[in-house]
Amino acid sequence: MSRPPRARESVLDAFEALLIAEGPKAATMDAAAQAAGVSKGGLLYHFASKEALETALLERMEQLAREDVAEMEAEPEGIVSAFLRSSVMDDSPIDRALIAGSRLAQGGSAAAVEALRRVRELWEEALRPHTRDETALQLVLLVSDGLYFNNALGVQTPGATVPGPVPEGAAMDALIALVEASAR
Amino acid sequence: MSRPPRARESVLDAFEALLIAEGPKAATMDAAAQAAGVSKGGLLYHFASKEALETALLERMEQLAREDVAEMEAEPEGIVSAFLRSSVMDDSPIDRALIAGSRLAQGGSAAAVEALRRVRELWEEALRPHTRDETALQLVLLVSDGLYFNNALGVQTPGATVPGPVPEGAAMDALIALVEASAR
DNA sequence: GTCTATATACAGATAGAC
DNA sequence: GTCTATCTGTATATAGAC
Repeated sequence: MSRPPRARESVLDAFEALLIAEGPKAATMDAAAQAAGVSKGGLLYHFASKEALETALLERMEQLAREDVAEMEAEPEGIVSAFLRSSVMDDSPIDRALIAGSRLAQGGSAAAVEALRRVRELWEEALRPHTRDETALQLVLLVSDGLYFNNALGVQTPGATVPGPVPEGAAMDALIALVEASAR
Repeated sequence: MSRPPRARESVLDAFEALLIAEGPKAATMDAAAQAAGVSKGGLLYHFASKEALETALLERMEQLAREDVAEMEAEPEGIVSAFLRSSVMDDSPIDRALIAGSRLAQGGSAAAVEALRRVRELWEEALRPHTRDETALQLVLLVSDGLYFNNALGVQTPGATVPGPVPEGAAMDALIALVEASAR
C-alpha cells in the first residue's frame, strides 16, 4: 500500500478520464498511455494486461467508496440527505471512479458488475439503520441509482449539456425532502 | 413501413440479443450475422454500416416505447403503478429493446443517449397528469430509472442470478404503494 | 523503469461472383 | 438478395534494447 509509483497513478487517472469522457470503446491502452505521457511499453510495465488495468481501477473505486461512506456517516445533515445529494456527482474522485466503473460494467466487464454490487451493499448497510423499514431503504437506494444513472448517461456527450433530466437546486432540495419524509 | 424483409429482422434480433447477453464489445457485425444465420455480406446488404445497424435498433426501440406508453395509459391499475411494475422487465420486446439501447449508450453511442432521452420524455409526459407536482413526478421517474439500471446491470452476467438488489413479489408491491402514496 | 519494434488477431468495410 | 474473398485500420500483447 505504501506509495504507488507516480507513473502508475498517472496511467490510472488517464484511463479513468478516457472512460468518462469517451466511453469504453475509446479507452484503449494506447490512448491511456498517450494521455498519461508514457509509451505503451511503459504502461505495460505497470499493468501487464488490460484486465490488470481494469482491476486496478476497480480496486481504487472500492477503496474510495469505503472512505466516502465513512465520511457520510459523520455528516450533520443526516446520511440519507448526504447520500442523495452526493448521487448527482460533482467531479469528486469517488464520483469519477463510479462513472468509470459503470462504463466498464456496461462495456461488458463481469468484474466491474461485481465491484459495483459490493459498493451498493456498502451503501445499503450504512443507510439501513436510518430508514424506517426495508421498503423505505430500497426507495432511497433506487432514487440514488436513478440520479446516478441519468447523470452518468449525460456525461458522455460533453457538447450536449442537455438541461438534463436530473433535478438541480431547489428541485433537488424538494426531492430530498420528499424522499426523507417517505423513508424516515 | 409495410413489411421489412425477414432476414433484416433476424439480424436486428440477433444484434439485440448479443448486446443484452454479451455487451457492446461482443456485439460485432460478424457475430450478429453468424447468430442470424446470414453471411457478413448478406448483413451488409441490409445495413450498410454498423451505424446503420445501431440506428435501426434504436428506431425500433422508440416505436415499441410509443406503443408501450399507449398500453400503459389504458391500464386499470393506474399508469404510475403499471409504469413501475414494468420497470423490472420480463423479457418483453420493449424491455429487451431498452436494455440493448442502454448498452449502446454506455458503449459510447451519442445517438443511443439521445434516443433514450426521448423515450424518457415520453414517459414523463404520460405520467405528469397523474402525479401531484414536479417533485413527485421526478420521484416516480427516478425510482423507475433505478429499477431499470439495476436490472440491466444484472442481465449481463447470466451465471450470476444474484438474489439481486431489485425488489420482487411482496417487496415490490410495498415499494409501489410507498411511491404512489408519496406521488399522488 | 521506460523505450521501440513487431507479432497476432479481429473489427469494419469493399468488390464482385452467383 | 446473398455469398466469398480481401483490404485496411487498430487493439492487445511480446521481445528485447537502453
